[in-house]
Amino acid sequence: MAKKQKKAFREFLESQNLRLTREREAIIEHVLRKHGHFDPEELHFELKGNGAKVSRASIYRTIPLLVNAGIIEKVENTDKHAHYELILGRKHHDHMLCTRCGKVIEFYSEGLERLQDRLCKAEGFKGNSHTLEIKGLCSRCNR
Amino acid sequence: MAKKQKKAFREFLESQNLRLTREREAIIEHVLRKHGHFDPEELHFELKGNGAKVSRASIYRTIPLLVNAGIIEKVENTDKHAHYELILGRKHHDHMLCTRCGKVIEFYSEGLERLQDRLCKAEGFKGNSHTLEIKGLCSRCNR
DNA sequence: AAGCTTATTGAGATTGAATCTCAGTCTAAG
DNA sequence: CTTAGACTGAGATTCAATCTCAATAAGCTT
Ligand SMILES: [Mn+2]
Ligand SMILES: [Mn+2]
Ligand SMILES: [Zn+2]
Ligand SMILES: [Zn+2]
Repeated sequence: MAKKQKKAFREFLESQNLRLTREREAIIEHVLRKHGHFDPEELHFELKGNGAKVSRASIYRTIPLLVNAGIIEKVENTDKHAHYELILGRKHHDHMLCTRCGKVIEFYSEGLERLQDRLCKAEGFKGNSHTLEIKGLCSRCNR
Repeated sequence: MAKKQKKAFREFLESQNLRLTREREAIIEHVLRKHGHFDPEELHFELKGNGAKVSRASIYRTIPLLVNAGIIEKVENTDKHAHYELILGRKHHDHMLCTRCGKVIEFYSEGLERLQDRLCKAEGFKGNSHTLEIKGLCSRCNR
């Protein structure tokens, strides 16, 4: 199954005079197989396990490329290191984070998106991405 | 001028069996004098300039206390280090960040707050804080 | 005011994520 | 096939943040 994300990456690299190397290919393929949020070290560990030989440096160098290509996005940190998730081909969503058990709830609200557009317009601001994180207790933890 | 924030800090410390030291006092007083967002190193530098002798370690140790006391809050990072702002005694607000010039626009929307409450309720989630950051171009940068 | 318990401090060491260096390697265009 | 120059990996480096621990000081108690 030819992935549209790989195509997008290839085209992005081409547009920047960058090259699609074995390492970058291994990284994006691994990212596409993942579900949920991930971090660079996790990626490095798993890729080694897979037999792929990709250095930590290449992981850290490739992540910003995937971000700039619009394929992944940084998810703000509960932890102290960066977390990412696949976005190209997925529906946009925001997050609720349970501060007790760590559960992550993904949600989407059309009304929320429209309201943000209106608020931007009121400031003459041209928004082109946003992050909304709500912290609190999930349904299981809050009784 | 007696600051309600200092009172809150004193009470918080007391409730935790912690002590109000010269260093902690110098730090909160400096924070109360600041406008806008700040980071720990900036605080350290400015306090030294003021003649106060407060170590970097004490800055980093006091910040989480101020956060737990509800006096300051972390503002998510454009940079790679943490930024904070005073919240106790100020109206809650969210941020728009201009990715070109770095301008920070603070805004508040009652409707946005209510909508978030509704979304939390729909998930059985008890939200108790949130961060909304909209990235894009400010009115000056977007023409 | 003096004594005492224990939280706190500062200087410097340490951690850990992220970035950089650079000689050897590989991609992709011609 | 050749070649220019992008890319890689190992290890060094940076930098924010945290930790260590002996010396201090906060704030009770008498
Ligand atoms: Mn997500
Ligand atoms: Mn603010
Ligand atoms: Zn939970
Ligand atoms: Zn701007």
